[in-house]
Amino acid sequence: MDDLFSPDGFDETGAGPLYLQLHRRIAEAIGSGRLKPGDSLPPEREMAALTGLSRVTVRKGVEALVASGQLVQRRGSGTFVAPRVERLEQALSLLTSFTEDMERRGKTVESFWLARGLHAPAPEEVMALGLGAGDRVARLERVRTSDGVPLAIERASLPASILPDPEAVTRSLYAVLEDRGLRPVRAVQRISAANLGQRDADLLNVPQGVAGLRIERLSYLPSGKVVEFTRSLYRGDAYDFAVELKLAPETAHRPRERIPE
Amino acid sequence: MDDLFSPDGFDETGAGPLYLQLHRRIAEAIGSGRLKPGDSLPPEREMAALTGLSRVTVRKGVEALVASGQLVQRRGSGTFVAPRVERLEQALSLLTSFTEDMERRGKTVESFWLARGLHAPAPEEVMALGLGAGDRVARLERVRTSDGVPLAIERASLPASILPDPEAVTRSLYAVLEDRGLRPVRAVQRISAANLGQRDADLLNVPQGVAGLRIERLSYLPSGKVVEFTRSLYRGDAYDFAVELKLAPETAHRPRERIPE
DNA sequence: GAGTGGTCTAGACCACAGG
DNA sequence: CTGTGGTCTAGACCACTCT
Repeated sequence: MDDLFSPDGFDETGAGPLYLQLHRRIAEAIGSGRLKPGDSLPPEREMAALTGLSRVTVRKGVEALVASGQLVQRRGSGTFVAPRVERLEQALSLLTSFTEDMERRGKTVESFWLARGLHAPAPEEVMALGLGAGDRVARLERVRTSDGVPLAIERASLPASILPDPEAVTRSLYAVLEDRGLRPVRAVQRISAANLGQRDADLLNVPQGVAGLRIERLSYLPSGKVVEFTRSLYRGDAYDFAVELKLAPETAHRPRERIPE
Repeated sequence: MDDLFSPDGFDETGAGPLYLQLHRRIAEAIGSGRLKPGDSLPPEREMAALTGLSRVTVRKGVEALVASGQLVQRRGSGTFVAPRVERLEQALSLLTSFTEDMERRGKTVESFWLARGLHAPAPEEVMALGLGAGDRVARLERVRTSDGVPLAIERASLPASILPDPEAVTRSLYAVLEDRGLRPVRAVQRISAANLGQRDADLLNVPQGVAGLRIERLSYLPSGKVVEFTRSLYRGDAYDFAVELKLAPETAHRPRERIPE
């Protein structure tokens, strides 16, 4: 059974550093189903004794698996194979809100507010929202959870003229905007990937360094006025964005808008 | 000048672990412009001596900055602030190929072939492409570079009936398909984020663990037949996908197609 | 209190880059 | 050759969990 951590087979020349060999063994055990979600690994000191490696080397071998979310470490408790996270899928071709999107799937949605209020705008907000001198900005910052699992951090900025009372937003921002007759009809998004920093990783309950989807969105009213500038971070291991593409028309292409950094 | 690595200010209670304090100092120096792209940091042993920390702790402090691409380490040479990578932007709403997309921007495009040939299909290829027993599959695997910088790994699978001679593809796959009258008109993509493994990171010339954009694409002929199943990995720090969204029609929504894992 | 992961140290050897 | 990062060790203390 425990040939997984047997000292045999380590350091055969050409197999690379010891910590990578250990990493490979564990990764393959997870991939093959030999280690199942929820299973615990031996304590680090025991893995070190079993393999004949030092504890530091064992930690380094485990490190990348924790960073990529395949293992979970709990201080005082142990190291465990991570539970499978159901991957959600969001259609990008439609302009919907997180709340609407999840409810359509029968998921519960909760938000945990990090901040909500009126502030003096940051330079990038002035740029993105086209604010004038003296204009104020409404900021909504929250963690979105679905069925209790934190899925995304959402940081929205709106001109105070659009949302004078941010405290009134309790659930869906878009529902509030709709009530005021200010629902956006068009948006431009930019999607990229980034390693999560300590703070954001903590908020999403994943280890630092895990890959996240970063999305910046600018939403527009029919008039062309900017309604919101939102920066979101989604858990990369729990979210898929789906897009349907169509053949490009052979004719012109208009320049794309840029969202300031 | 070198208060950056002065021992003062370390370990003031409440400031967290020493390696995080060092991490923070360096990150702020990069953020504020005090350390500019191309600048070198002192050798690890010197940083250790200057700060009064051990070399292991210094390495741990630097580690996350290397993983996120802000620093670059070269064995035998030193540790450097990473050059700024220009961020490219791709419009997602149109169905274009990498080659066409880059040329429209005036970038040079090169490909480095990793593999190209006919094979017996893997189970996921059978599923995605709707193959029958005995059908073979054409595989194209390459690294895409733009102006000499590796930007993406592309792994495309097509039914042999669509592309009987994969060796004939030298530049744009879509150009070859077009010549054969088999250009796809529709595609479904799924976008997610993942930490790059050692192999893929090496191919893209970034450190292991960096966040990458993972894209799976299924392309269709007008007849509905699947033309290609492509899995791509883009450098998360060098690529933006841009999407334009429109208001969802109030009416029905059709179920989205799923691409098998 | 016993056991876990989290941090930290001092010292060692190796592989590689560059003069 | 010297200096760099890459790996590895043995041992220590701390903070937390679990019982």
